[in-house]
Amino acid sequence: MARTQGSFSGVTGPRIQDAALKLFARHGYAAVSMRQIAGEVGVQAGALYNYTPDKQSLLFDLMRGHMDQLLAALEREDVPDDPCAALRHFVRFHIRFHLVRRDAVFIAYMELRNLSPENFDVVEGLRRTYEDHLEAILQRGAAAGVFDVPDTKVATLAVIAMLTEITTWYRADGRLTQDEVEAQYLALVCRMLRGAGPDAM
Amino acid sequence: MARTQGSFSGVTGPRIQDAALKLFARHGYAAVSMRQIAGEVGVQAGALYNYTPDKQSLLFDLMRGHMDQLLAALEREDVPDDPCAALRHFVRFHIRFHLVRRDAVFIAYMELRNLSPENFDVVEGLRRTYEDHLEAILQRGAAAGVFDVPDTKVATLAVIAMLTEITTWYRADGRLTQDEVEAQYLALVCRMLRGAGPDAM
DNA sequence: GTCTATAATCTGATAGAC
DNA sequence: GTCTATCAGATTATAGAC
Repeated sequence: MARTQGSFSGVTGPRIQDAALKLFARHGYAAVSMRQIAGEVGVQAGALYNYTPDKQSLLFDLMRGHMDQLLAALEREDVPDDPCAALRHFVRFHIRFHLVRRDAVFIAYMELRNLSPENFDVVEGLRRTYEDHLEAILQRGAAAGVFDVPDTKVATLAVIAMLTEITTWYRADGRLTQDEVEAQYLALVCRMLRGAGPDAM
Repeated sequence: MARTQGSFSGVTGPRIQDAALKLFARHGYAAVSMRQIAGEVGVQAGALYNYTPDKQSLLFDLMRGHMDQLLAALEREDVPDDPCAALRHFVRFHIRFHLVRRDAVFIAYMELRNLSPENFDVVEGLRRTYEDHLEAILQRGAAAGVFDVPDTKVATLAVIAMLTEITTWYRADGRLTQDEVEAQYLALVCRMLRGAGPDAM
């Protein structure tokens, strides 16, 4: 049940969002003109302004929509009580969610500086909420003694960075299947964080 | 002995490069005009063209210069024979080199899509050469049995991603000193790659 | 809701004076 | 080597016809 974003109901609205997503990801927000977006949709430039007040809102709606979807999907997941299981669950969730939304992921990381200050704060807050979810898992594991992480914030950022970077090189027709990629990163992350005690993971 | 890049000898040339580096990193290549760069330097826009044939060359020279410096610095390092020591050496080198060149690092990762195809191939080749250096260390360690990495290419990308991401959040006046950050990532990386055998690292 | 036309401004790059 | 002036075209956004 995908909720429509902002005022983009109807048919043309979503097509404008799709076109902007594709073009912003490929060429960058600043390098894409409203005429290009209109051309991709098949309308004239003026028609876009029936759906967005300006170009900035187009970018912001894309980024906020992406983060909203991410957090909504995360909340729908059942997080295991066991910290190790929760970590493995998160790794799989993160890879699967991001690999099918590569354009949006790219924009969410590359176009932050093109957001107005107020819009930046909103997106940054949502990103922070997502990071906090992983950090909470690491804290629970550290408290239970199954993870050995001197700084959970650093470990959180390290894990998310290495997982998100997959979206920049993974190809469905490449050397590795998605299952293989998941298995490898699962092993790397678990080994990176596991405690020195009995091998729980 | 910093070698001057391209035709940027003299005084104004380097100032143009510095201004472009700063502005491209802050606002993005496509969002910065030649007039803005000229204004930052304190000359008129036309004067820039005594130093660069066009805006694209300005970007390319920055990126190639950054990668050239990176590879030159890497070659000056003495790489230990022991794979574990070599890995630790690389982690420290990577963090130290990148943390003092945050603008250039940002540009090198964010503006690849704004390079012409030929220029992209050049920069991509240099980046690949750098990755190969780390991968060679991992392969040596895997062959010696001290590292447990099923896929050295994946592990290489994972390590570089988590290390480079430090540049996006580290602040000199922040919670952690650079030495602390180095120590933490050293521990994370070593643990992520170490073999199941006797704890060599 | 889409079109055409246009306002007002900015763009990269060049020519020629000094 | 820097300036001023300028070219030719693109930019976002708006106004009003249909």
